[in-house]
Amino acid sequence: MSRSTRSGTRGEILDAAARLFAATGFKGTSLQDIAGEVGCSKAALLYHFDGKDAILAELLAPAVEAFTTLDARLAGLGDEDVQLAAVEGYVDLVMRFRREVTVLYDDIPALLQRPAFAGVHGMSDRLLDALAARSPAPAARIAALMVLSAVPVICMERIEIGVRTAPIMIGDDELRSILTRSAARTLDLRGA
Amino acid sequence: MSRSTRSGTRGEILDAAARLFAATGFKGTSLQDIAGEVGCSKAALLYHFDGKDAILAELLAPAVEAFTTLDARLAGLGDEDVQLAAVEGYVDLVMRFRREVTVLYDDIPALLQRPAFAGVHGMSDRLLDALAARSPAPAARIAALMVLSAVPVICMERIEIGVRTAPIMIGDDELRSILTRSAARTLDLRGA
DNA sequence: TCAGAAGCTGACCGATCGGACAGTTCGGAG
DNA sequence: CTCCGAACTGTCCGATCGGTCAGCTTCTGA
Repeated sequence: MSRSTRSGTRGEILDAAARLFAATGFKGTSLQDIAGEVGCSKAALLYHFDGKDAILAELLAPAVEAFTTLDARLAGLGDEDVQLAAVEGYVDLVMRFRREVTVLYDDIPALLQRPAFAGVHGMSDRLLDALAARSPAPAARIAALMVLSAVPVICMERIEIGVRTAPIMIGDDELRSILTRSAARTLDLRGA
Repeated sequence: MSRSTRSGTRGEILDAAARLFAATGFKGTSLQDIAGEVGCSKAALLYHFDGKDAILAELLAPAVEAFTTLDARLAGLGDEDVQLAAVEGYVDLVMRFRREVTVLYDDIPALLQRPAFAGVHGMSDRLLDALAARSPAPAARIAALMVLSAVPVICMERIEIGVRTAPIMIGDDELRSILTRSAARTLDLRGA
């Protein structure tokens, strides 16, 4: 379960796939690429996994699980507390699963259609609602959407936006703090 | 040059391509798809255009030109005025070229490598700089990156984020106003 | 009337992809 | 020693893609 150097060929496949998916995207990585990185045949991948999708599902499973946990926690909060908790929980989630988020961002619509991510749509909807403090006002929902879309981009391991700016070299704690405060400003959230 | 119903087969191809690229992405749209929509053969597309890339380049050319204009205007402003002008100019740019932005978002890294978009990287870098009020502080740059990445998502014709929320039904003027104010809050920009 | 250009078609090509499958290697249990 | 199953390979398949090409129609101007 450690981030790098899993044991056995199966583990090596997962490691290589995680690296390549994050670097060149899910669609942009072929089974041949992974096999080449591992040093085995493409058929070996399909011996250990039911297919390319199965590799992806196993890689993203921990992130989906953590998202589910956050979803459950937010569900138990009242409208007053839910917004701040959503901001902090979301920033934390994305930062903890940077690599997974990077992979997911490659092609969200197609990826989320897979059965392994059946519940993600609903959870995303509820998270958006929480970020908007469960307000139906357009201004609140747009600000929530902005936060929802901006946070992953900042944390991604690969720059998807057109900018080629030098990576911002700061520690995770400072990044988390800046992200949380910026998101709170976007949402016009008091007391953050 | 009108958004819909260009004249002639060549115009129909551009219209169909614009619709399909926005709906299913550049990579997700095959020449066969476009030909089917137009009602001609795939070879006819390649008679009118040098290739799939050429269709894309022609579709995005007006947006690139408008971006170039914005870039030039921002270059003439001092550090005090540039941030607000960047916010308003960027929001305006993205809203005016929603469809083009939607297409571009499909695969920014690969798309921007094409010669037709040679200058976009530099312009994006300078826009980011302007949004950060040309400050090197990490907090300013992160907030600028958040704005840069969030605004297009809100305006896109196709929802790329996981949420399946009902589209926010408001007029363009209100959307522009909300976007500008939200972005200003994110950037901690006074007097917007 | 006729040559030639414009517009377009169907057939085809090579590359790449995910995946299927039969066969091979090899270590350990009986 | 035998055998069996896990691990793995090389090869092939069908589908899809962007793109090429020879040739067919249709319109036009000298």
